[in-house]
Amino acid sequence: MKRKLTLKSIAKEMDVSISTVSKALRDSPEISEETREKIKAYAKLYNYKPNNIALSLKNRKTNTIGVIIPQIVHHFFTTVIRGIEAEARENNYNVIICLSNNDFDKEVLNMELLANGSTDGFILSVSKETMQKEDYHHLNEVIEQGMPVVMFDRVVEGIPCDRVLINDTQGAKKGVTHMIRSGCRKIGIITSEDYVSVGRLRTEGYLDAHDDFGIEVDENRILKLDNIDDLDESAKKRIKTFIENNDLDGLFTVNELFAVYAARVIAKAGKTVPDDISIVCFTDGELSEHMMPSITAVSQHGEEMGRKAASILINKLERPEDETEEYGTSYIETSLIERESTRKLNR
Amino acid sequence: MKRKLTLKSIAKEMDVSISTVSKALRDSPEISEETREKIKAYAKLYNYKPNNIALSLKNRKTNTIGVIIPQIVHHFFTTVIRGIEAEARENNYNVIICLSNNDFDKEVLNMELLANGSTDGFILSVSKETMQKEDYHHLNEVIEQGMPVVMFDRVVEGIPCDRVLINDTQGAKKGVTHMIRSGCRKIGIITSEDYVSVGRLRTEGYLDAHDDFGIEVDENRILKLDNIDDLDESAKKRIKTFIENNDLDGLFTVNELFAVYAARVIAKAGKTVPDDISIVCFTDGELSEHMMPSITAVSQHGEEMGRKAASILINKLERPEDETEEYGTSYIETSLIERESTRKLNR
DNA sequence: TTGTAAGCGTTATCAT
DNA sequence: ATGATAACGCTTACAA
Repeated sequence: MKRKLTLKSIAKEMDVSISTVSKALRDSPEISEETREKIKAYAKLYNYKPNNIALSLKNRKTNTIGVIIPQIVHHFFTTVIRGIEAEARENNYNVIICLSNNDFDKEVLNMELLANGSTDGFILSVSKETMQKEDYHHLNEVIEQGMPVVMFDRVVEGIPCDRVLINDTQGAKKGVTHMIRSGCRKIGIITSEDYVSVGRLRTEGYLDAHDDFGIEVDENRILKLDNIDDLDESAKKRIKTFIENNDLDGLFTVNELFAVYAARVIAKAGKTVPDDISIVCFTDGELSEHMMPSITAVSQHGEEMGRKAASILINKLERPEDETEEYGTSYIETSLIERESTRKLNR
Repeated sequence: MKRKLTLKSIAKEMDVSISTVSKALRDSPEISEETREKIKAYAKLYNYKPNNIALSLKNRKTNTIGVIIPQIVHHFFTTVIRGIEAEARENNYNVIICLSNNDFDKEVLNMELLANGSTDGFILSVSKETMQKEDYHHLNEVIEQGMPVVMFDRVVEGIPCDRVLINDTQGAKKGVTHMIRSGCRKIGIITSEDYVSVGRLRTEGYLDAHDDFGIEVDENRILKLDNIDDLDESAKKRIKTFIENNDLDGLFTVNELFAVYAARVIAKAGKTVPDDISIVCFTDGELSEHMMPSITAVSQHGEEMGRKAASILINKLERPEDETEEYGTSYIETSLIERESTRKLNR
């Protein structure tokens, strides 16, 4: 096992001082052409790479972005990460990903961990539990210490940080409007309780769309589940009775899983999609794409979102501290991906 | 913005030396009860946390595991990560995840980056491109430098490291055997070219199962695609003609995506699953669970795999260096999850 | 019981 | 043109 090369070991080997080596490798004009080339050749030969940890300590800068997300399972988060990574790499930043599993304690733990020297800033989507508790001390703490934070997707109010959101309301509105235009008049929605921001906003979009067409909304056609991340038994049961007890001709769901399960219930009831009932879901993932019939979806453009979040964060990090602190909210537009679960519009 | 507390700042504030603070916080008996309590109280009040970077540099140990995987998109990798994280946390290790996107250069880059002080060891599944190139210099390099490596799922031979595999051959055999037992005699397989280890092994299992029952295998019933990670247009086309040109009564695929697309082709051809043709796929993910009909799958037990890989790695990391180096391969058993795409067996 | 100093691997400043 | 030294934040012999 050969030990990793350090400036020290190179210096010793070549019989010069550590600082000479350092300068030579950084192409300092202080060092003579000759020694410079000699040292660089040696370093290259033995594949010297500076120790990142030492650099971080020295520079008080890690060039690393910490990403904290509830669950990686979701295709959406995957695409966001891809965007973050791409943007980060282009700007010479690294990315550390931590999963909170929708668990408040884990979110806090991860942040504290990364905040202790491992990252320069954070990109996060807060966990469901955190939203319920409304305890944001961990966020405020890192911000107090000068680490910028960018929240995306699941954001909370009252924190001094930037935000990147998809236009949830508008996205839902697009989806529901599409169904109304195609003739649906009894559209149901499966969404989350209002404390989850994305659920609340998407419900709003659903209402807006109806409003625009002057269609009255039947409260019975709104199903609010408390767990929007998985499809557990209780959710299944509630979706089943919801579908069975409502004579719907359209259904909007805030995620793929609900749509897929609803499709199953609908099929069992002997109805067909989209002839008897249309379906549109939020999030464009693998499920909606591959189901039979495939499901029309509101695409969240996760990659773009990730890029945006990273670019905002990096900007803050590179900027001299003294500039006036201003926080903004950026919106990423959604787009409707028409598939087999909705009727074609005549335009 | 309050600057983060350091030993130095505490020392200054409390008018003692840095080492006194350090010792007090680490409960050294050298320090008097009184000062110790005083210092600890102060640290607690102002929420002192040691700087990880400094600790890493000092200890030449980061307590961090680097995980490098081709794509996080796959539900399987998600579960593996969960396992790694769980095991790591229990042993006081952190996890850094990097995606290679199946790209050789990115795999190399990520490893070099993390190897320069950020991690103590690696857990990785090598990218497709790396397998094709058969260029493993980056792996050998980090191992040379004394960083242990554990490969999982997609492994290559000839590298001095531990391996965690699922029993691919046996898993495929289980799936195919199940179909044979249920009466299928013309079973096709959609797999990968042999240079992807998992594809090769699963093809073997397919052959083994036939062998056991003395059924001859028709070469035409084996479709080897080169990209096993996505379902691109060329793959779709080849699957389509494969299904159409073979009169199959059973189909085994090495991933979910292929099974799902095949199901679509089968449905279009007017055949039904499982009455006309049974389907079993490798990997137990969201797709196979939610499709209609749901697809019988060989579950890979990713979480267990992740735990195992992490535990092996941590073990190596904690063990005194001088012990004899021995590398082993652990196998994770698969299990068959029966769903709607196969006929029930009478037992 | 407390403090001093060296060292982890770098870089930057200031000698020589 | 080259080298010594201090510093980043921490731990730990070793002195006092």
